[in-house]
Amino acid sequence: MERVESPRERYRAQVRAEVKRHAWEQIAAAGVTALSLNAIAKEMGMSGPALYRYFAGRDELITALIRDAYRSLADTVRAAHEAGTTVVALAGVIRTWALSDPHRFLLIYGTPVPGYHAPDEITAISNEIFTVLLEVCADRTASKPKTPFGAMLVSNRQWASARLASPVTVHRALAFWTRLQGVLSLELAGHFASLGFDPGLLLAEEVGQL
Amino acid sequence: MERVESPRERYRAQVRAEVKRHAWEQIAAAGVTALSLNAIAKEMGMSGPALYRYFAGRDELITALIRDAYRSLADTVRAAHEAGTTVVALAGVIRTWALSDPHRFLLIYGTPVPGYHAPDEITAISNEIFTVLLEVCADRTASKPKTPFGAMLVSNRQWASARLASPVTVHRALAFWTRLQGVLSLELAGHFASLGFDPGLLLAEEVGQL
DNA sequence: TGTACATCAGTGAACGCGCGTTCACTGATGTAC
DNA sequence: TGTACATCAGTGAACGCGCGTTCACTGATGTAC
Repeated sequence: MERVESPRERYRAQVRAEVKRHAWEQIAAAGVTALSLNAIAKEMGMSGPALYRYFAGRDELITALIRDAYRSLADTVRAAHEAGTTVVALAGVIRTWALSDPHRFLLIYGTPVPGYHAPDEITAISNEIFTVLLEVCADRTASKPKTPFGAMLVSNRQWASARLASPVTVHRALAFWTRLQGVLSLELAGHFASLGFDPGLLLAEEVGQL
Repeated sequence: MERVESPRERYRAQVRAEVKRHAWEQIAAAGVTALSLNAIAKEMGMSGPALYRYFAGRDELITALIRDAYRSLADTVRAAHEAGTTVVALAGVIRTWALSDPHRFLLIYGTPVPGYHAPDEITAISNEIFTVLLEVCADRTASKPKTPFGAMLVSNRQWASARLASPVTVHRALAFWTRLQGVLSLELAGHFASLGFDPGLLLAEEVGQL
């Protein structure tokens, strides 16, 4: 009873992906608000209305982009955690993720898109990220587990959500999150440009003394 | 030889101010990118082209808004410093300033306006803010000066710029800035909404342990 | 104080542009017998 | 394997809208003699 993808479904998925690729290029070039279905269609060599076969409208496209961005960050963070990262290393991983595509980071953590309200699906991914963060902060003295059993324990820690975390762990996670956000958002917006120091070092110091 | 303002100049200044007021309202309603000269003109009961008497174009209006925002923050910060503030109190003052008009804060420290490059005049105000920050961080054990002479020393400290600040002071100022930015930008973007805690307390803790 | 002139705020029409979205339609692709 | 039918990707025209910006012009306000 395995779900078999029809050729048409496969094609739809490909086109949706291509639309999103062009959307990200456009966002990188001129910001989220400049995102235009017509312009994307033109770049893909098709007519404007054609895209309505793939996205209900501009808003659904934006939602898809935001979801993908969150998903990518959640996967990155989870992978680092499962590999037994430290807080400092995790901060570095997230910074690398952010620098590799600043607009993707800013779409999530920058100025909110006016009039846009995140659906539950997206809130869920956001919570997922925070949960991993709590685990890492509870974990902080642990390094990469050396036995298969230890690895299993780490990967089964998912149920240890905010509800179960101790206040000090929550506090540590919040401090981690806000310090990271502070360095990254100022760095990405170019506010450090004239100061001439390495934001990566500042970040490491900031999350190191948690 | 005092510069006397002619009635026409006074009128021009009033209209420019009114345009900016409507611009802020529009930004608050739908974001910077939705800022439209025509829409402002309509709200003021005049025709679109009329505004070109007061601003060279959309870009000059945005520049004016950004400059005003920086100016307001610089004045707020300087006033707090001259009243002998502590780092923690200063963070609270800035947070209050940001919450009183979130879009004004976001215009400066949020996602950069695509394609916009700040003129030198604005960079200067930004540096001015950082300089005060350095002074406050160097000052941190001092409270409000008790003698007129002490007050004079504090207000004459302006020359103590980044060049003269010690590395540890610079480090402290950067940590202050990034921690503040982290809490404020996440709070204003609504990312703390579901967590149910007071960001003001978190901020106080964060800058308190500098 | 009164008149002639210069300044300048604001108008209305116009230009060219791009947007999101709908609709009826064509033609290719896949499906069922 | 071949044919009849259903599905669906993509088109082109159209609607209504708002944008920034220019231009020639009117009429009120201030200025100089």
